[in-house]
Amino acid sequence: MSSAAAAPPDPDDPGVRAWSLLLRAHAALVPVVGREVERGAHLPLSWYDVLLELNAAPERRLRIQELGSRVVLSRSRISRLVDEMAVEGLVRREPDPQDRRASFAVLTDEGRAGLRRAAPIYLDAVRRHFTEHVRPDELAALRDALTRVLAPHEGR
Amino acid sequence: MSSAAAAPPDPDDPGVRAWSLLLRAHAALVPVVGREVERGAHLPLSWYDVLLELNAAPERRLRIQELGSRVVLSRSRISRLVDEMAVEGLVRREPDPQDRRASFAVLTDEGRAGLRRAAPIYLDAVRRHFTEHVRPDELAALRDALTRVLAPHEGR
DNA sequence: TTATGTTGCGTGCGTACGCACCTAGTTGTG
DNA sequence: CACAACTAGGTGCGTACGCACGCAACATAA
Repeated sequence: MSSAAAAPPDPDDPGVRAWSLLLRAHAALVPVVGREVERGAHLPLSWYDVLLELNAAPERRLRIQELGSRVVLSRSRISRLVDEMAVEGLVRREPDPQDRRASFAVLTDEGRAGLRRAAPIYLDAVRRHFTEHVRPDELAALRDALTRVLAPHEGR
Repeated sequence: MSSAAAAPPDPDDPGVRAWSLLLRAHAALVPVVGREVERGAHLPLSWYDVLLELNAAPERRLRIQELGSRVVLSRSRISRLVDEMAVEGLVRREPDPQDRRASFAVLTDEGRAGLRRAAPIYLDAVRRHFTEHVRPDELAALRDALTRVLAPHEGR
């Protein structure tokens, strides 16, 4: 049980500072990377994430809900995203014969092609804006720490 | 060289994995912390950030533009945020006599009181969801690394 | 079978946000 | 002085997103 937090508000706590930096880094970097991907590969960053997850999935397909949780989007949002991407031919909706409520989002060949075009641009942007400034040991610490932070929230 | 894996991105690159984790951690944690603050202190997370920055500023006031860049929001957004908070009495707009285009956002006493009420809730949420899962040395690495990552974007 | 819940998705709607543009005040140049 | 160039801030508008709700398809009880 968390004991009484009778301690005074301490915004200079090292943990809070790290948290704050995480927020700022996210706010500063994501728009920049998104811009570069959109400019260079002509697709939104969220589309890229979807393509990436589908490509990594068995059979290159996922149920809508599962896809949403992997890219950390609401079901409503991912549902519309898949619609929009289907219009562009990057994914395809496919009904599940076993459960007729469900449907899969399936990566099309065109989707894979888009992913291949976008990947170098995305990776380059991430490298220049992020990885390049972080030492290998810091990267390892970051991965370990964030993995543990994330663990309690895996379910959605 | 197995069959598949033509050219898909390299998600096993340690840098990209760390970046991806950062995105996921942000996406997972921010809504949760925001909820807790809103529930416990009856104010949005973005309001809390504004109160915090103003409280830390000299004279407890900042020009709109400067405030926006500190909380990483666009000028349009911060302008409306200040309006909304002024309606609730947490901040006050004050013209700059030196430059009549500019205006300050000034923290009111009520604003400070709100901050004092919200701070323990916010800090507790950050601790339970973030700090608690990270070792001190990892926190330090995180702060150092993110500070360097952020540096090129300070001017926003 | 019918009745009762549960799950997987889709849709209407409100909110948060940034961009493009506009206005007023300030600074510089002749 | 006029008159352009620049700057702080506000506003109209489009977009991305989640929530609340609705609906059909499953699952289980009786």
